[in-house]
Parts: sequence; structure tokens; C-alpha cells
Amino acid sequence: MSAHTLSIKQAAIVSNVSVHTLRYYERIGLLPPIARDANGLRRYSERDLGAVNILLRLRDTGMSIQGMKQFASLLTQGDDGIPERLLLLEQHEKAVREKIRELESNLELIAAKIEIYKKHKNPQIIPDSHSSQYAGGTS
Amino acid sequence: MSAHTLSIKQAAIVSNVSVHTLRYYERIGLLPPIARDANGLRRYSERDLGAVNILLRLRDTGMSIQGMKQFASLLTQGDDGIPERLLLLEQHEKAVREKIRELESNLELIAAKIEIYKKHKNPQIIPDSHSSQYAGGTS
DNA sequence: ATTTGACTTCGAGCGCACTCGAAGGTTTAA
DNA sequence: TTAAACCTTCGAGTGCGCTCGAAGTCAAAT
Repeated sequence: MSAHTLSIKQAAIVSNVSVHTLRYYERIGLLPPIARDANGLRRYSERDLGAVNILLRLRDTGMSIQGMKQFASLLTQGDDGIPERLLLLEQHEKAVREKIRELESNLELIAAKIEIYKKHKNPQIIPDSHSSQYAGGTS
Repeated sequence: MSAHTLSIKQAAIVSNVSVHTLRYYERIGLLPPIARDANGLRRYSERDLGAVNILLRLRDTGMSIQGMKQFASLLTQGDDGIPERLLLLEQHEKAVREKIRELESNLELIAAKIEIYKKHKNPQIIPDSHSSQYAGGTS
């Protein structure tokens, strides 16, 4: 365990977010109050950076701030929060896999449209289970 | 070719959007001015519904209103717009595939976290090529 | 001694994509 | 004839996730 800590700017750089975002996340309770040095400046520990990282993984897979707040509050409970964290992550994983499936499904329809354009034919009917029986209209 | 048209409410239902959204899309130029009946009420043709559908496929794969506007303007050009439409769709398809890859990559990291929790071990270092060398901190 | 630059807090502002409410017109059924 | 259901336009409001600006502190460099 090193006493290695980073300034907010350094933390922002390694986490690939803005310093604004780091302060914002702390302000709204996504991050715990970050330790300060003698001058009151934030010092990010590796633990803090780990928390930032997992939160960003959740954000980047579409989790809302609200959802991340739930996870963050479980983080503050130490090992006691582990079972719920596990549950939350597993549910999220499932949701993301479903989202990927939807993306792929939409992609198929777009690919079909591409094929039509490639053949330079005018609009044809393309089966669409999503939202309409008029999926392949003149577009 | 039937003269089958739908009211805004029916169009909203089959397209799985709100009537507000349909008017909004028309207002901002995503949809052409929809034909009106003798009373000035909108009647959506199958062609219109096809346009709505492809726009929603684009939206649901993460395209912004701005991006959809580009596509929509190409739709108004008839066959002349086909080469550019093709290009735009192909570029978007590529972007979505990349996004899916990113999602899967993030998912792997989340899955790794899940495994750690399952073993009920405390934090360990997990390799992370994304944003930080502190990927596996105490979270 | 002064300037530079990184940091602090606080609240306000922004861009996106809707979402809604107000005020009114028309058609249909009781 | 009166009410319900549906439509119209217009502009304003909402929620999200930042993003920024103001005003100030502090420490190192010149």
C-alpha cells in the first residue's frame, strides 16, 4: 500500500474526465468526500480512483446518475454492501446485454436498408418486428 | 399502392412514439410536411411511416437529432440522395458496431468485478485499458 | 513584490430531446 | 345541445448530465 495520491487534475487525466465532473460527482454523492492535504486541496487515493473507474464503467454502459448513486451508497457500507452490489451489477450486466441485442437488431434493419440502396432499387418492404408494419417504406 | 393513411394517433401507436414526438419531428424538419385531410388533420402515408421507422432505427442506435436531420434532408432529394444516404448509413453502421464493442469491453470489466464480489474477496487490481491504471481499486 | 497557475466553493447556465399546457377547432354519439 | 374525443398551433417547461463563471485562496517562480 503506497501513500500515492493524485491532485484533482491528475485524477481527471488518468480517469479521462474533466475536473468539473470529479467535483460534480463528489458534490452529488457519487464519490465520498475526497481527502484533503494541508492546504485543503483534494488528494485522490487509489481507492478513490478505483471508485471513479467502476462508476465510469457503469456510466459508459448507460447507467443513470440515479443508478450510480445506489451503487455508490453501497460502496460506503464496506463489505456489508457486497451482496447488494453484486445484485446491482448482475442486473446491470443483464440490462446491458439486452441493450446490445437491441442495437444488433436495429443494425440488421439498417443493414437491410443499405442493401436496398446498394441495389439502387426503390423502397421495398422490409419485415420489422419493432414498431410498425410499415418498416420498409419509401425512405 | 393503397391510399391507406393513418391519423396522428394511429401513426404514433404503430410507430411506438408519442403524438408530441411526431409533431416535433415534423416541426424540426425530420419529417416532411405531412399531408392533411379536408379538415387540416394530418394523414400519415405508408411512405411517411417508413420514414418515421428508419429515423427511429437511427435514433435507437444512438444517432443525434442533428445526424437524423442530415439523413432526412437526403430523403427529400429522392433517388439523387441515395448515394449519400448509403454513405451515411454505412458510416453509422460502423459507429454502432464500434459502440457495441465498447459496451462489451466495459461489460467484461463489470463481469470481472462481479467475480470478485462472488468470491467475497476485497478489491484487487483488474487490468483496464480504458481510462486508468487504478481500475481495480476498492470499490 | 508580483505574477502565474492550480486549486477552492457556489450557483447559474447549457444542449439535448423531448414533453406539456393553453386555447381553440371539428366531428360523433347520446 | 352538450359533451367527449380528437385534432390544431405555439411557446414554455422538464430532466439529465454536465459545464461554466465568479470570486477568492494559496504556493511557487521570477
